[in-house]
Amino acid sequence: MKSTSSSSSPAYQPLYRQIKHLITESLMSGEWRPGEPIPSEFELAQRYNVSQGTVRKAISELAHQNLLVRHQGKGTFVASHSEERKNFPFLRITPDRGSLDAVSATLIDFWRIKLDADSARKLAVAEAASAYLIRRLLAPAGASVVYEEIRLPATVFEGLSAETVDLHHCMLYSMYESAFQVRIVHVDERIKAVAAEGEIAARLDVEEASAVLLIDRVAYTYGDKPVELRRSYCNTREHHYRNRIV
Amino acid sequence: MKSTSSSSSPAYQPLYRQIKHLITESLMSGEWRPGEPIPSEFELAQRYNVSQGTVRKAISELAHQNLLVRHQGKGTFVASHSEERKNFPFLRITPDRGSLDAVSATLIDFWRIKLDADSARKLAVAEAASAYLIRRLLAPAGASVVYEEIRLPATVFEGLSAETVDLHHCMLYSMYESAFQVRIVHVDERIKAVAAEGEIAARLDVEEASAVLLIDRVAYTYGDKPVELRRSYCNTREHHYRNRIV
DNA sequence: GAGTGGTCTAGACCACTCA
DNA sequence: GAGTGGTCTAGACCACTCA
Repeated sequence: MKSTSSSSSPAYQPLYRQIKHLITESLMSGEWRPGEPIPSEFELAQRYNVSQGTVRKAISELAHQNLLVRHQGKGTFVASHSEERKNFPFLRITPDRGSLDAVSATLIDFWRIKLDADSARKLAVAEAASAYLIRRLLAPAGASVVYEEIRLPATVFEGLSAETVDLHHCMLYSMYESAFQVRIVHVDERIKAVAAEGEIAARLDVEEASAVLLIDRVAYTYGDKPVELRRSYCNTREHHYRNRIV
Repeated sequence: MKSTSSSSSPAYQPLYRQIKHLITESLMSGEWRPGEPIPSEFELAQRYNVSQGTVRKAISELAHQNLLVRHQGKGTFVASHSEERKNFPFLRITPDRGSLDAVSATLIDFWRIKLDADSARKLAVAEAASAYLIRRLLAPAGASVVYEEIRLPATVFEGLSAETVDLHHCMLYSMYESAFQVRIVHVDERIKAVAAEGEIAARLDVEEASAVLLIDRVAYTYGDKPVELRRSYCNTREHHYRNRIV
């Protein structure tokens, strides 16, 4: 591969970014699947006809974005939610005291629906497109803390069943990978405080009009493609949302 | 500098991390101040007697942590909040529609206090240590959206006055740098939904017992030293807290 | 044109894993 | 011991800034 180092090029990209893009394409195509090793740096250098250092730089950026995981002496692996059981990077709700251990999830119901205009827009699909709606409760240490509604476009998750959802309870993102080859790579959230009303108050076992946390999430897979909408209501009496900003 | 590449060393650190530590020490000591350039990679390589590549790797990590900012062709600079006017990485409250432009801050009052036990513990100072308490309102586009109480240990911010706080309104972190040589490098937050009561409801112009967002922040300077406590109450009727998780 | 950071290479050697 | 990623070097050249 030759570096296209022309300063007049409208979209000049250094070599390592071109390599990064090629690796990402292989991840998207499923050539290497979550949890599996990718070829060694030496092999990739040969394949792309660049130096090992250039491959390293591409892999470093992908590892930084949590798309790849490197293990010295073993190899480089495609990041997988099933191997992140311990950290739960996308679950920010934490007990005020102690730590989060066993989280039990209870499926409330499961529907095939037509998306409303707003949801369709956020998922970048046609209005009234078909989708699955999951409603469920998360209960760390027994108490109902989170009630959530999850919308999944049918084009991506065709064939999803209540049984599949129920089986994987709190490990949904790991199920997306294994059953649908959909890896969630980042999420955007909007957080508000709202008054719990009706069913939500009942589900969270709080008084009508109590203050609860509302988290509106859009989850994206490779290539910034939105594939999940999630609205969570959280009882923050004994839990909080933790965040670190650097 | 020689690499101490002994596998039996209890705390083996690669060369570039040792360099990173030396650079951090210079930042802490104030040898290079926020906004100022640090020596070029070539000069630092000579100073530490390592290759330019090793210095680059150390600087890259520091740039990634937002402690340094690199500008191709110009040099490497100590990160400064006053040069981040545009992004406000630590201000996560955003209007639901449109973007945040002018934020006006109104000082409510300013006190010299003795820290309660909990605050003293979070700031890692002795109980009843002296501190400043700032209470103020933030009003993007006129409406009062955030009421906050800020606690600053007197040992670090000795001589702070209401006038200084008032002058710098919403750019407090930039004032910490210029007036006290304290650069905030990261913050930890705990977020809850609570009912607004009494003064808080009045200040935010919401009904008693309305749901508001509570953000408890600890802000740290170099070396993970806590130097600010901030409790913010936010009216999220037309604003939200935005977050991206990768 | 001089000086800065940014990319890329080739090669040496270290640290770790696994058979 | 073979294979992996991790570190470090020296050197070439590119891209950008500023006088």
